[in-house]
Amino acid sequence: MANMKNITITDVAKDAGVSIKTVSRVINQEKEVAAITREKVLKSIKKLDFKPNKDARGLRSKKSFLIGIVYDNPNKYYLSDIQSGALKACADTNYNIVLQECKYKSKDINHVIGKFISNAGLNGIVLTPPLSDNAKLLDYLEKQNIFVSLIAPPTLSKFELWASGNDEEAAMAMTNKIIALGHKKIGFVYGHKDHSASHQRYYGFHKALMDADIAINQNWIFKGDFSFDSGYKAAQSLFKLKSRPSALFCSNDSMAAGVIKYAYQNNKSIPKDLSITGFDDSMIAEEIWPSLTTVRQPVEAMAKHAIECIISKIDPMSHKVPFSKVFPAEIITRESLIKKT
Amino acid sequence: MANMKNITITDVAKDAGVSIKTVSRVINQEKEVAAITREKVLKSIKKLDFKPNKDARGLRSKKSFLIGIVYDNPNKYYLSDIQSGALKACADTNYNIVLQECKYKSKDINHVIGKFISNAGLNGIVLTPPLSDNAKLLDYLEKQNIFVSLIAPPTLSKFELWASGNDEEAAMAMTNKIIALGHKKIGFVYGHKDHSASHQRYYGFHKALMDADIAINQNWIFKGDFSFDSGYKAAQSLFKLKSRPSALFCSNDSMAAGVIKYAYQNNKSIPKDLSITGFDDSMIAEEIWPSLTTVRQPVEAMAKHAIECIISKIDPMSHKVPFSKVFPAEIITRESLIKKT
DNA sequence: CCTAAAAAAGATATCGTTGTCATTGTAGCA
DNA sequence: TGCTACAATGACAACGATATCTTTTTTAGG
Repeated sequence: MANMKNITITDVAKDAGVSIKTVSRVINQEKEVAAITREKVLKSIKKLDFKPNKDARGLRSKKSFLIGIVYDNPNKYYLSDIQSGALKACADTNYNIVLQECKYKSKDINHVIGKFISNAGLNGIVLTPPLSDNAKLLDYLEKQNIFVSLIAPPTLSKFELWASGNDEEAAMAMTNKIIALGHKKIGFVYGHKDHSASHQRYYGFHKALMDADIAINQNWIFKGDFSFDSGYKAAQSLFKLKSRPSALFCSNDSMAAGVIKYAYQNNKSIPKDLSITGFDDSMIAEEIWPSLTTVRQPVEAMAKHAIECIISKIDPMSHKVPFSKVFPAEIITRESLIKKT
Repeated sequence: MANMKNITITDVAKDAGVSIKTVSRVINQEKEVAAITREKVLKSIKKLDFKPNKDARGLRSKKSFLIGIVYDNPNKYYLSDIQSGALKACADTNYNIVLQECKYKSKDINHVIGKFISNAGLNGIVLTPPLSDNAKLLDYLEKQNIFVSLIAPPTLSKFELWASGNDEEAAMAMTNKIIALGHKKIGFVYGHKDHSASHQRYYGFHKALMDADIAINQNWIFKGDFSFDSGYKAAQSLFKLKSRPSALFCSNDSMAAGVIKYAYQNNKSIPKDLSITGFDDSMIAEEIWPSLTTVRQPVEAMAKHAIECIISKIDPMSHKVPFSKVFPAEIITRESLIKKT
């Protein structure tokens, strides 16, 4: 690391023979600058390799150009998609993304996040599930001097800014697809009970069965928590039963992988003995054998949108974005779900 | 979002009946403050819910408490581990992590990263492979006013700060393990040629075979690029051969998964017909069937260390950390590698 | 009790920008 | 020509902290 004198706006002003305010105008692309002056200034900026000091800017203008993303140990794929969407929204802007992990169960969550906001000097913050479900946290943030955008079910949108999937509808569509393939005995592996998405996925499943006049067999509803292990355990219970479903709706891909593993270890054949579906279209859905028929939510696009909401709130001049949006899911057909034999 | 007046250090000073400098001393835990005064000030800070303005601080003290991580589309698991290590290093400090994705092939990479640094106002930056292999970028960064820490092979450490795995040694250990199980015909799937880790893994493999006096069969060395598809294709080539290896060293887990998929689709049994090993211990290694015998590098710990290096450079007062460190890998034994039958 | 030294606290300049308002220059029009 | 608008530019304050230097208070020693 070299230690060098910093070039400031004053140096540029001197070099270009204008006032610092004019340089400032050029940097900020204000229009009341004569073309010829702008050229002069830009030349000096380039020549001196001037980069505006972010802190001075922020101090004066109250804009930090920093947006935080808070998450609680989600699926790694999910997190990665969220991030990549967020970064895409920031590309070609001056905004940057700051990360924070935060246990949704921690008691002083408000304090932790408050500290994060002031520490990093955030102008905006994006909450991902299950944090976006936390009413107390939302109350707290509402009183803070920051824009909040949620990646969440649209149900709790007392906030203005959010991007949401539609888990219920997606689960219904998937269930209908299972039914259409001739299955009547259909099981379900529940997700983590603290995620509202878990329940919505179940509602969708439930609704589809009702609509098709298929009774739900409670023995075929298995508890889970989105983890591979919980899928494995669900399979243990399932294969102990004398009367078994012919298809199993798993609330995410990891649990589906757990079920498949147990099946293999016990000489069951997937999908012949049991059709399986996942949810999320994580990387494993494609890489496992048989590859999973699953639901893909446009997580990346959702994250991008959530960030864009914030940016267009902070900078109303820039492109305007509708402030909330539901993103439809898509069913990805692969090998793990087949016709009832 | 509520719009409220900001509490400043002046407000606190007034409330506590001291000068702003004294408040500053308390915030910064300088010691020349009488206990009783400190109490008074702390009380006012709490009462007014004062949070120091980050930009003002940064402007005056030149410290932004922001550290960047740059990556180029790595494995999602890998990225996630890197992040979680980085965040752990920052927990209980005032530092925060800012993210940036950046194609290592882009021609103006120096400019992109330079802009990132000044835009976000970074004090430190961590490069992950393959960016940490990019000599031009390293040259550029050396001249900038920033601390650089590399997550990289120790070979290119003209930099002072790095955390590194030892891919060569790990690959040797894994190969030795394969040999110890009686395999003499051993294949290898190469990783992406632009990652120095790929070559190191191959050297390790090579060396172990040499040491054991086993000749390398060039027909069993397959090109790959760390992707699932490239593993699948390698398997295609492999199973076309009349003379085949009994074990296959895949340079990462995704490629191993690709090989397994092809094998299943073509009625080969893994590991009976072909033992397989992976590298990285990504999530799929555990979730796939058969689960993968693989190499785990302590990526999270490495990232944590890389960040700690930077922090202890910026803040020499805080805990001192040795400035570079090689992290040994560990072989995780699972189901995909068995004795030669 | 006095004095010197050390500890505690304060006054004020300063960091590098942008905001506000004032000033200058220029084009358009009667 | 003279006047009005309006565009272009500039001077200087302000943002909210920390740094430097000074002053006041306390402590210790004789």
